[in-house]
Amino acid sequence: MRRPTPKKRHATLADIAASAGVTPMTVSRVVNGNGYVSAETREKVLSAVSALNYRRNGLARGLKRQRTDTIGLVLGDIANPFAAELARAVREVMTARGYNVFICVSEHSAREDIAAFESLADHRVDGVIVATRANKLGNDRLAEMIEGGIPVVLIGRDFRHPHADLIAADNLRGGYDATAHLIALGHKNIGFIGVTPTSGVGLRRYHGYLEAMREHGLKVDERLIVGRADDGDQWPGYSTESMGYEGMKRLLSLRRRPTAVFARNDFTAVGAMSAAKEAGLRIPQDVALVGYDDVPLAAHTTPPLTTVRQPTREQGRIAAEALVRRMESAETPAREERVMKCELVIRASTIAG
Amino acid sequence: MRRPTPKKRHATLADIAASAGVTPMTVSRVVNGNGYVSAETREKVLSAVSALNYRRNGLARGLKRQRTDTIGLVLGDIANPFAAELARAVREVMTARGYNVFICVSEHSAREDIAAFESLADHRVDGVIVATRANKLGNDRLAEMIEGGIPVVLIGRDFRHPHADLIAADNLRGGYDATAHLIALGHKNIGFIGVTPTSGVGLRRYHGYLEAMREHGLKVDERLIVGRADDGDQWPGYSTESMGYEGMKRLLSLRRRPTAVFARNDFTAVGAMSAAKEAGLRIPQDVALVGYDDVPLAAHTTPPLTTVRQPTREQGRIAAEALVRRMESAETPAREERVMKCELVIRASTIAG
DNA sequence: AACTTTTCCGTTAACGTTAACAGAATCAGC
DNA sequence: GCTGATTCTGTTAACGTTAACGGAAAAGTT
Repeated sequence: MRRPTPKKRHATLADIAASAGVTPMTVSRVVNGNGYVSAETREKVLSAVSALNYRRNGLARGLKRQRTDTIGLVLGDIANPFAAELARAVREVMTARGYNVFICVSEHSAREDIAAFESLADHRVDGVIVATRANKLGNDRLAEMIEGGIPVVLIGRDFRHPHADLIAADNLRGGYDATAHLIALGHKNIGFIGVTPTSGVGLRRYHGYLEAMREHGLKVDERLIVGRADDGDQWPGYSTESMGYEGMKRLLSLRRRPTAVFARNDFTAVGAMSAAKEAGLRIPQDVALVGYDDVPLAAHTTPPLTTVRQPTREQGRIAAEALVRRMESAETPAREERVMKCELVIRASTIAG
Repeated sequence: MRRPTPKKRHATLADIAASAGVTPMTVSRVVNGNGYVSAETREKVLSAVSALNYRRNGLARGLKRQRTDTIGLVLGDIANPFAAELARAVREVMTARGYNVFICVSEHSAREDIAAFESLADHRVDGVIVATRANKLGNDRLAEMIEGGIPVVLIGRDFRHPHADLIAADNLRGGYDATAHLIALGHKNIGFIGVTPTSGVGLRRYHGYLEAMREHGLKVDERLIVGRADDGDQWPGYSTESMGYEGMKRLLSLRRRPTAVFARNDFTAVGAMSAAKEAGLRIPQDVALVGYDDVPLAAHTTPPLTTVRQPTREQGRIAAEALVRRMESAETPAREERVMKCELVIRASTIAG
């Protein structure tokens, strides 16, 4: 793999300086708009800049300034509307503060998670927001980074570190509320689709389900709980429709089949809905269905999906602001942990309209 | 906005060198695994590296090597399954070749488009893949970058440059096929949801629709064409469900309402489907519906959605490979333009099962 | 033993930028 | 005209890395 040097060398400050008859320092002042430069000189420099198509070298600049005005955002899955909304909120705050945002995607793989951290660390970003699922190796690497002095804020990652803030939605409570809603409607036989052995939001939601069942004196039937055992290193999150579809089929094949199902997220719920309809069942009369996330689609399924909304924008915004605080304050700020409330959104998939 | 220097200085090659009793150059050799180093020395260096938690400085390294082993991917909209799949394919190729991928999101805004280009150019990425909609300002900036020598490959962006490759799906033909399918089923009164005044994939699909209508001797009724006039600078693509919903409502309120509708993408189609059902119409008996993209969801709507599949993975892969070629070949390679075939996927939203 | 090749490690000089300092010219105030 | 502030520009020295080169020791070859 021979990689030749670029065909055209970029113009440098020195080139501009020579062309405008000044020193590189003066050009630097013009380009960055600081320090004193006479109008006449500025004019000369600017015309040289555009004549030579000059772009400052961020590497050299970052090296010298010990700062890149760039942050990294690590996402597990780019197709997820939650991730997208998060990214949007983070970008909004960061752009306003003068930072660029580079996104790295781990595809829910521990190896890629680490690769993303290292790549961002190598590029000396000023801070990192991590929104991927926790995993042992990644956590270790993350701890090293944090201890190495890189400001880090976590979103919904089940990992605590004294020098990293943690923003999360209350998935436990959300799962509880969703299940309690079904219980309140008289359901006793409630299925859950989408357990994962690893930690993560799915697990929390599942625990909320368990807690609600237990607290209301309902016994949990293990056969009503389906998921994916082989949640190994890879699993594209956005194709969870098929998990919901397969899971629901399994549930419907049981002798004592559930009258209500809680799916770990909306796409899973959509897949489940599809399977239920295929089996000729009416929703919610024959089987009630609750999802999670309130993706835009949820309001447009048939019937519209009852779901749990988490404050995505706010999580992104708060995380971004926490990161800015960490990056810009002289002394290390106190650790912040925020758990955001989720809101049950009741639609026709649980209560016939 | 005071931004203090980092609290902890990172260890440098010199630190490691001092600690291991060698020169920085030797440490560099160990870290990068090139050149000759004795096993004993390597050992000493490596233990110093892990003791001091050393990470090489990518800025300095990039500056010196004139290469960053990193490429940029500019996406318009991160929530779009198409974009996600594209990103995945690009990443796969690039990771295998030893490159990192940084993603920038423009949110379909010309300003952010340019900001992404400049940010990537500043960071001296080795190449850029651009998958955002064309726009005048962005195109100009892009042309400057290309002429400045940065390897660029475009995906589905309606912009041609002698030194940038272009990979695209045949959206014109896809739109034609979708419409012709409806015409073959006997529909004459066919609506279109999702025109945009700007160029882009939507426009191509629309032109395909027009062409099919014209070629089959059907006259185009302007009232059957709905979209969003104010497609200004911002518009989150993934919320197009509501565009489909509103659009369909408008179409259904017409005196002579369409018996079939072609929506510019699947999410728009889902919104339209929702509106049709709400109005008590059966799909496809009362109104047939075609989408575009074949997102995973499309197979799970009720009824499943007829749609046009574009070879997303292949576009990503081919673009990535074209970029690698541009980056690694000594002489500038000939321009490549690839138009990929789309495939009509017929489901129950046009033909009752 | 003489010669070549391979192994090992150090020296030097950038890569392109900016912080810090300094010097000179201009301007304001009295 | 003197003093002090302000405006403008230049000089120097890093930031942390590696390519290129060189020298010397060790290993292999005739």
